[in-house]
Amino acid sequence: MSAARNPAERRRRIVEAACDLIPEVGVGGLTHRLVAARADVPLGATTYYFKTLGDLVAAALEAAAELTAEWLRRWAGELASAADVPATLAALTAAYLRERDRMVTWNEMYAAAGHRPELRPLARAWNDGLTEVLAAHVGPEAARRAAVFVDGAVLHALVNDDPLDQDALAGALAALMTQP
Amino acid sequence: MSAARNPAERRRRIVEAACDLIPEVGVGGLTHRLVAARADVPLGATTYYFKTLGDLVAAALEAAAELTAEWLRRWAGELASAADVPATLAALTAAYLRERDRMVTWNEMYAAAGHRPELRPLARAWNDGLTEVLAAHVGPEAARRAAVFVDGAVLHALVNDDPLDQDALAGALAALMTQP
Amino acid sequence: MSAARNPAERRRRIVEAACDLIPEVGVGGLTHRLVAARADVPLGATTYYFKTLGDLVAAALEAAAELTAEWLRRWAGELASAADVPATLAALTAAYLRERDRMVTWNEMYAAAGHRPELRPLARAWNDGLTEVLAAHVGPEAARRAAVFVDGAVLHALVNDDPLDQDALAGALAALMTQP
Amino acid sequence: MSAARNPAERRRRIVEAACDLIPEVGVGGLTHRLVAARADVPLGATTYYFKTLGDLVAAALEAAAELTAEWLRRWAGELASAADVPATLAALTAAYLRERDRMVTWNEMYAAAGHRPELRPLARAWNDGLTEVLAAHVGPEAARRAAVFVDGAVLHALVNDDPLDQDALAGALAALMTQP
DNA sequence: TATGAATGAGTCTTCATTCAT
DNA sequence: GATGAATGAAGACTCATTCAT
Repeated sequence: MSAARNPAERRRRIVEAACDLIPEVGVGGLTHRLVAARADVPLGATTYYFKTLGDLVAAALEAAAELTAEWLRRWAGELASAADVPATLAALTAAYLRERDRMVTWNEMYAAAGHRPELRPLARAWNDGLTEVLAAHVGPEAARRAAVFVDGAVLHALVNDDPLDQDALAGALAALMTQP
Repeated sequence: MSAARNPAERRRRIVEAACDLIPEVGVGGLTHRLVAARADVPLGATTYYFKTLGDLVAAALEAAAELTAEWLRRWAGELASAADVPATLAALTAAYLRERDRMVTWNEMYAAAGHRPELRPLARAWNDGLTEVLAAHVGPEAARRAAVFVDGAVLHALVNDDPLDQDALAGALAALMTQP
Repeated sequence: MSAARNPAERRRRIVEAACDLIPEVGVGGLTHRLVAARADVPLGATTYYFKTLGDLVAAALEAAAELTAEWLRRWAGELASAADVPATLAALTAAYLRERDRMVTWNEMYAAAGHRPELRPLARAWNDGLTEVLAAHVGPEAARRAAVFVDGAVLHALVNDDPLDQDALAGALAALMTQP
Repeated sequence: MSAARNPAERRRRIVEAACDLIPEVGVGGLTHRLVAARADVPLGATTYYFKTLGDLVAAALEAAAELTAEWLRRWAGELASAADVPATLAALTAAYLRERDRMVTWNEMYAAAGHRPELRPLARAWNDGLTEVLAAHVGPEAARRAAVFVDGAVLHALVNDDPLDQDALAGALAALMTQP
């Protein structure tokens, strides 16, 4: 299971290292050297597995999106068995707002997509996914509104020491999801 | 009024050039050389007026925040004379969602603040300012909710070809601002 | 006859690919990767069949020299049955001056020999061979003069859009081959 | 007159170093590092004065062409006062055939022009210049023939230990320049 | 035998920053 | 005060070559 002579594992480790680094240094701060050091592979390995740094960045963002997909599955599960959907979503969101690394990563994703159009589909994954999950409980418009609000709350939490608390979230989400 | 032999004007031109460049190349893409070329000043001028590149970036982001302050004053004016506050806010927001450069700049601001804590107060300017403006019309909680939603809509527009339209915005904002 | 599992054929394909590439990228532009891709063989094959890149280059230049040998045989045949040797040589040369790839390859050969003395015998093949062919018709001194002139004409054609035309060549070659 | 803080001199030294290196390592062997070391300037200086390596190479080849222009002026002088033009040209050529570095440099020039069309005008300088010089003494056709022959002799000398001797050159050049 | 993986040296290039003028 | 020159560190990327399999 070691990384040496195990291409898939090696590649995975490089991507994982890049992913880990994004919240620390940002997408723009990623360098071959930094990733290689974090992944504990030789410098040459990063260019062997990824033709360009852009490719490596894209792979890292894809991995981040994939992690988010798992995240979404958990949210879907919780909401499926929820008595009060907006309240449950508020609780889940409140927990999310305390995961600084994840929030920073997603903001980096949005910023990267702002400059590299080919990343936009990737950057849509989270919000579209959440909208879809919510649409199982409320109409598509209400679902979109709520998902958009969640992202706004993330942006707010990113630069405020006191993010919106669960009550505030619940109030807003209930308003957005209840209205026709 | 020429830039030569006019320190204040020169400095202003450099900052303006940096500001202009942010939507094009991102905060991470700013370099002394690039800014100097755009501002049409000698390379030395950029380091003469700003001790480090970080200082120049900060000045550019401050300028962006200042532009936003003007923006906010306009929104305050429009809302002061509005019959229907949520609808007017929706109209203003819909217009904002078509200003790609401005949105990209703000997202760069959030991303930068995610990595450089000293920029967080600056990054709060827009959302806090908008909250304050709205608080003149609805309670502070509703104002915050609405402002947060607007930022979520910006994020959405950044990566979607079809941003939320004015009706969708109006519906959501009305829900958020009407509920107690 | 396929290349797989047929060492000789595989080697031949590699050399041929390298030879093809010389006019395109120059001797200095040859790389294992480039040759492997062009020959459609795995990267490892190029180092398996040739200990070093220099060996591969040498093999490619040898192949180019061998192609030239065929070329020379044709010229010998044409001249053997020629009524007017200088005029026939002029016609053959004029045709050569339109074969850009071949000229570039030979110039690369000369340039390579300028830096790698071990290649000099190879680089002499063309001119010595031509001299020998011509010596069957005129004396050795005249043969050498004519061969030297032909190479000068190639160099001229390499950097001029209008190479020497057949009449000019015929005049010069007649003068060189007729004089004692 | 030191190179420090003397841009023109600095640039000159870099170009001169590059020029010196061409016969040793070939145009393809030039690197920023090599040139910087030979010129005894920091690595950064080579890229400061020449945006790309290609620019540096071009500057070096231009310098080589300029040296050749001086060379040509000398030949023009010698021929102007010559009793026997072909014999004098043969003597000058024989001397040239012993200047290995110069010959290698010119062959590199031709090879480089073979791959970089923008260098072709530069590569024509020598032969066109010589043709012009000779045209003052014989007709333009004879002048071109003779110049072409000289270049052929250079190519021959490049890969033969025994270049054409002065007598052989004189015979050939007389034949070429005497015929109408 | 054959080959994909691996890597370390080396390439061009960019750039923040310093500093002499 | 102002600026062009200067440079060393660092970055992305390429590649010959080695080697485990």
